[in-house]
Amino acid sequence: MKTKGITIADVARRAQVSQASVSRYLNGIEGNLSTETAGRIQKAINDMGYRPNAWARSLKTQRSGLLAVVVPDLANSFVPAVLDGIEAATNDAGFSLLIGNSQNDQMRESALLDRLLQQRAEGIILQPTSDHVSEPLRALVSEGVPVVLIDRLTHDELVLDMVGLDNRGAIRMAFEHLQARGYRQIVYVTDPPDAVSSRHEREQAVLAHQSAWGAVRLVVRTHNDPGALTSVLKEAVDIVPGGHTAVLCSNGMTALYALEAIRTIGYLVPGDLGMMMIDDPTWAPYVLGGITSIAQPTFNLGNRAAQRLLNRIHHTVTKPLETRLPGQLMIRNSTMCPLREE
Amino acid sequence: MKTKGITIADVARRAQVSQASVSRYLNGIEGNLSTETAGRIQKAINDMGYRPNAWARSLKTQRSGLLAVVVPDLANSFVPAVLDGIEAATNDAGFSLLIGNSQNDQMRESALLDRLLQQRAEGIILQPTSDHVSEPLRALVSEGVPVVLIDRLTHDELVLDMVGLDNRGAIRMAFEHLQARGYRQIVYVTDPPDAVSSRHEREQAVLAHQSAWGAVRLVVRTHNDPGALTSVLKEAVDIVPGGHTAVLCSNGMTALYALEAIRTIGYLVPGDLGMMMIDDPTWAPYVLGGITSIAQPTFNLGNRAAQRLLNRIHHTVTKPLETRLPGQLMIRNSTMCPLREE
DNA sequence: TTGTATGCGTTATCAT
DNA sequence: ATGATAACGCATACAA
Repeated sequence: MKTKGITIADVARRAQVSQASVSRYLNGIEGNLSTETAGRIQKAINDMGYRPNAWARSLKTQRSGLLAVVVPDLANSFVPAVLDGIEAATNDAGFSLLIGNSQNDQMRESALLDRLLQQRAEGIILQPTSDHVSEPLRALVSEGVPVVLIDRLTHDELVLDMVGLDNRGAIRMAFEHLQARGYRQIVYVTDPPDAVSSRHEREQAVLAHQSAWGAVRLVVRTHNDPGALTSVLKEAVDIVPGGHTAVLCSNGMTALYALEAIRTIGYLVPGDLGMMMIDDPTWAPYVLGGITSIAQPTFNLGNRAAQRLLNRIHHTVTKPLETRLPGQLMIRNSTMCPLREE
Repeated sequence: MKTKGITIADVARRAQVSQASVSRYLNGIEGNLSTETAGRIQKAINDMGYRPNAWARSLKTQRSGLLAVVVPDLANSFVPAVLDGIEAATNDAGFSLLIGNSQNDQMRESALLDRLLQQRAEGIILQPTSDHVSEPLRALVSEGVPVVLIDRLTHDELVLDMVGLDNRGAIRMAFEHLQARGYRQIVYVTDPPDAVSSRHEREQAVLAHQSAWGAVRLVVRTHNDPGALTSVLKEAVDIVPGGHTAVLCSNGMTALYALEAIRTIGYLVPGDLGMMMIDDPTWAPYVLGGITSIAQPTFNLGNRAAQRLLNRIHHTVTKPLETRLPGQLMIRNSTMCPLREE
């Protein structure tokens, strides 16, 4: 009912050759096909609209040509950007991409991993919902399925390949820029750290600068209370006024949260307040006359992760590798501190 | 090397039963398993970490549990939003999702379709790069593979299921809103229509209003010349000043293009110029104090498309259906026409 | 250069 | 209620 069930046997019969020859032709095997029969086979294939059956092939070869990607939130703009890099690398290598959305739910993530493994994906790229290693993930790894983490690490004893942003470096770049611009107080807005390693790393890096700055505040974004930030912001600007206070946002979502707060209060940026964010979504240049940001190398990030995975699949690589890619400072209007205008 | 090759036979041996029983257990077949043996089988499965092999199963059942989605641009925010809706529907139905990025290239699209079909996807959701029906697509449809189009139609004789925005309605909503707000001239910014049906529909709808308005201009977005729009804008505002001219953008990308032009000129929105767009990306509320938009029901769009596809797969449905979902007007600051302030 | 025959891991038919 | 066993469509070792 699906494909009309044209098999290699049908083609063979039509072309007056054996199944083996057809198979050889399909796989382009070396010193074998006489141009004459090759032609007959090709013709038969065209005539009948034959399409090889990947299942049967996989059953023999133990190779599925499938790779899986599991992410916690498809809607987060970071994800499609990374996916783009993954797709570019895997497609060229002849793999197809299975995708799963864990919706930030560890149970769902486990179920997905399981399902994708039944499909016999040859490897998995995972942006884990949490640094806690779920049982299915552990099992899967011990079965020898190649796994590459993106953006986030798992802790515990399980060390895997990982490629992500150099978070400490990114935060350092941000602080250096803000300092050079004359800012004297930072309000850092982050998502609830939960058990997400990248959030922790960024937060830790921020705290590391606290001693040098003296004036760094942390605010955790909350969905139900958009006003939580406004009071902190007002208080901070009261203490260090003159536009010498800056909000630093941990990512695009928290930046939108901060924008909301800023609009509510009615602050002008950069007049009353500076603003900056990690991550560089498409809209960054257009809001507030341009928001300064640390861009993540999203495409490369995905590309490198995919390459790493392909290596593991093909050459059965050595030790797990942690690859950290640098962010890139995009200077825009939102951090034009009033007193240091140029 | 991949999965350690634990088969149903291994489980059967371990549980002291036949392969058939294990298979029956796995598929939860009705009047068969004695609780006693069921227990033994379950135990064996756990002990050995057995995972069914989807290939072999598919080979027998002729069902892969795979669905494919092919889109022209993963990075376009519309796509992940729709994907979200697709994922939600298909996952619940026990399908896994294969994804392909055609990168706006019809050749690549064809290659992808072919590859995904070799993987024996049971159905395809396609946002076509063009309304021209490629040969592989035609072949695939005539083979009986269910296809549901999203966002765009194919013309020609090939009529397929489609779910997309009611573009005419969306444009009408936009014009009605703009008129009610007191705008007297519209500059419509669109992507090059190429052979994309949704772009055509929107453009046609805009032109349909031209006679009633008298003052509607079309501008096509160009990558290499961001200045093309600025001159049109200046000229338009010269003719109909006082903030009574509005830019209407065909989507998020053209909106960013327009924002660039507006910034270059230095117009204030809505003081000097109104602005509005089709599509409602996350940043819409935050740019220019909020950009009025017609939001697409992205999640529903994906969800409906997926449901339609599942119907076709299961119940071998009737005629192709064209489903048009209404947009939703999001009124914000950018269309607060000066003279009609409230 | 080409053909024959076996098995990949399951499901399903037919026995028992 | 359970066990043998024949396909499913293909790749490959072995023959010819």
